Amino acid sequence: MASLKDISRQCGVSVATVSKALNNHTDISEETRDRVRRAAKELGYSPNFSARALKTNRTHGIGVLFVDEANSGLTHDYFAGVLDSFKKTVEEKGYDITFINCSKKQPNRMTFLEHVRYHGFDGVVIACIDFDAPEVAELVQSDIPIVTIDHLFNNKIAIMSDNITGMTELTDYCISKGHKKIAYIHGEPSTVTTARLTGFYRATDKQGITIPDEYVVGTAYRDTQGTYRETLKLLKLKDRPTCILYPDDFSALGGINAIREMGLRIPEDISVAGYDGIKAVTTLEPQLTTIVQATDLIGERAAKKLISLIEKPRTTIIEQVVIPGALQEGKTIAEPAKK
Amino acid sequence: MASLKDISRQCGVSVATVSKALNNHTDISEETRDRVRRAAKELGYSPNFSARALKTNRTHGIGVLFVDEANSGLTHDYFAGVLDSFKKTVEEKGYDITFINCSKKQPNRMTFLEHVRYHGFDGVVIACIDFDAPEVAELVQSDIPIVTIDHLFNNKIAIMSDNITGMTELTDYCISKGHKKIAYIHGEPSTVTTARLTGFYRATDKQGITIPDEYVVGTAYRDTQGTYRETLKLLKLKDRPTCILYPDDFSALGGINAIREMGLRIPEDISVAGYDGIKAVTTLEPQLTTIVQATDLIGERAAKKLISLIEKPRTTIIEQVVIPGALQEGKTIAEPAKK
DNA sequence: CCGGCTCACGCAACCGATTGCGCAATGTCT
DNA sequence: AGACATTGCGCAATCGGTTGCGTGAGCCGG
Repeated sequence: MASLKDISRQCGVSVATVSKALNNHTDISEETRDRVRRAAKELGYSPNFSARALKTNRTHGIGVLFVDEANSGLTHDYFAGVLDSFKKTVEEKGYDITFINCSKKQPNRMTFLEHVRYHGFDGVVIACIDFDAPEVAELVQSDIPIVTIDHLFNNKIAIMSDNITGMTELTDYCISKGHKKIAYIHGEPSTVTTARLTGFYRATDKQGITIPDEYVVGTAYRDTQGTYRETLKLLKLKDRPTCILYPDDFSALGGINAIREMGLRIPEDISVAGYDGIKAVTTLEPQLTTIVQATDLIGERAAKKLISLIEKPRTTIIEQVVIPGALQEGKTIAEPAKK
Repeated sequence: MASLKDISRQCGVSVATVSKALNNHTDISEETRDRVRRAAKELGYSPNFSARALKTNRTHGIGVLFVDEANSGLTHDYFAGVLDSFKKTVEEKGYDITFINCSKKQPNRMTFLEHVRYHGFDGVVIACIDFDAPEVAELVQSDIPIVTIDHLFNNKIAIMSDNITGMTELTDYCISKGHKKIAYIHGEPSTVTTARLTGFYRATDKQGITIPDEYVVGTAYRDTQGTYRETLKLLKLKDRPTCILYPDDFSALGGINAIREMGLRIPEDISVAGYDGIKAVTTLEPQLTTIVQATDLIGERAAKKLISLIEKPRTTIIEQVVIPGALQEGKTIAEPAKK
């Protein structure tokens, strides 16, 4: 691998001059610059990231933390969408992204923070379920530029999908269709779940609708088994709901299957809705009604905010950015059957 | 950030000794080792990746190339699954993965190879549609350890989902159900498509079934619009097929919708099948029959092969590893209606 | 008491690039 | 022609860590 030294030898100038020439410093004549450039091409020169990073203390690297215990962030449609958009945006600006190693199986594993310091990432984006993990806290409390997605830490930039408004809108929609007996199978406790629950009750309260406690139950995200079970329970209640909302589109499938197995039709007998806006689920019959989360925008805003925080920390506003979702009317919510 | 120098000062030993102590070299006494370790912890020492990489010429970094023009690798269930498994496996062995910057929008973008050399990745994994791109070729022809997924280059390790056998099996299955008029809407030209076409014709030839040319048409992967249109065309043929195979599970949705819009039932009137094994599509009605590709295995094998190639280049066999898929019987293929 | 051995540690070069400062060689102005 | 400004380049330190080789101290046996 050719280095600056090789070029300097070839051109008969110093290493310093070569460096400056290639980096377009102004104190190098056009002529030498050309000579240097040609030699660089000739020798197949490739700059050395590590050397540069060592000297400049900048890596143009961004660490991505997607904790994945059971269900990985990568195979999770929502996160994959966010990450994809994030990646595109930062890459346009010359940053590279590296996953922060989450594997617990390593012999001498580092904590997240150690890993970030080791690599010298310029910034970090965090999107995971388990924001309460001590390691995550350690990372967040450091002085490293951080943006979180769907969770708010003190004094950190957060990009939040507007789960409150989204859920309110979805619930309002159900109510507007005439539903009063609305059940909500929510996800495991998290910032997101809390927000959605708030949105849910905000809508029902506003309309003066009282939701019995047994209508609101929790299960895991993206777990069709869980929603299957809970749905069966709900359907067996003496006062059965007319509409069931699910933690996410995927887990709604478990519910839909349960409903159909009970010989009930969607939406004639039971209305259902998901949350996320996963294409497959909204495309196929019965075309799930859902809130589409703007993964593109979320990823892009997260990227831009983070880069801004890295490059101009003084003028970057530490704020919570809320990205609205949008109701997508499918065909799974209809007026409840009159009795 | 504390460095070796800080520790050496604190302990009254040389930098070299500190380095050796922390790296468990044998020529350091237990006692100094302990002192050094304690001081390291006390000072919050963090090793410096760049300095180490610079000196050792090893990064323990792996570059991931997922070309994403239209449809990104990340939001593609199959690739996301492979990548996720790949990531888990390499992380266990202490490697980190970084995406090779694909953005064409950068001012002074590097080619893939330049980017890899710049970062000094120990190895690269390639999984993309466009294996023919000149930049990809440049990368592949280099001396960098490379593993490709679903494409075979000369003298390179390739992990291949067994598309030939998979498609043969799927087609055999259709035939075994009594179908003779089987249409195949395949994906755009690629290694994968070629393999599946081979498998398709292998099965029909074996059974002495002749497939009219107009039954075999192409469209893009994961494009429900395309399959929707092509399906309508197929259904309007005077001699309509009784079974339609699709490029992938997702695009099958477009076909399913077209079929239903024509007032036909699945599988009573028309049988359909996809390819991939995407959970949502095989979970929800009508529970698509498909070939499940073993993304876990593919990612894991790719990771292990690549690491082996990096760490013991002499003894690593350059080979094509074929990973079988598995037929998953859903409810979209039935015996054709007798007429 | 001495030669030789082991143990524990330091020396110093090196990886490749960056950058503030100094300096010589021109050019410019009066 | 002399004072001064400008231009173009090199010097040398520095980032943090690694490692082969050398060496001094202490111990052994003879």
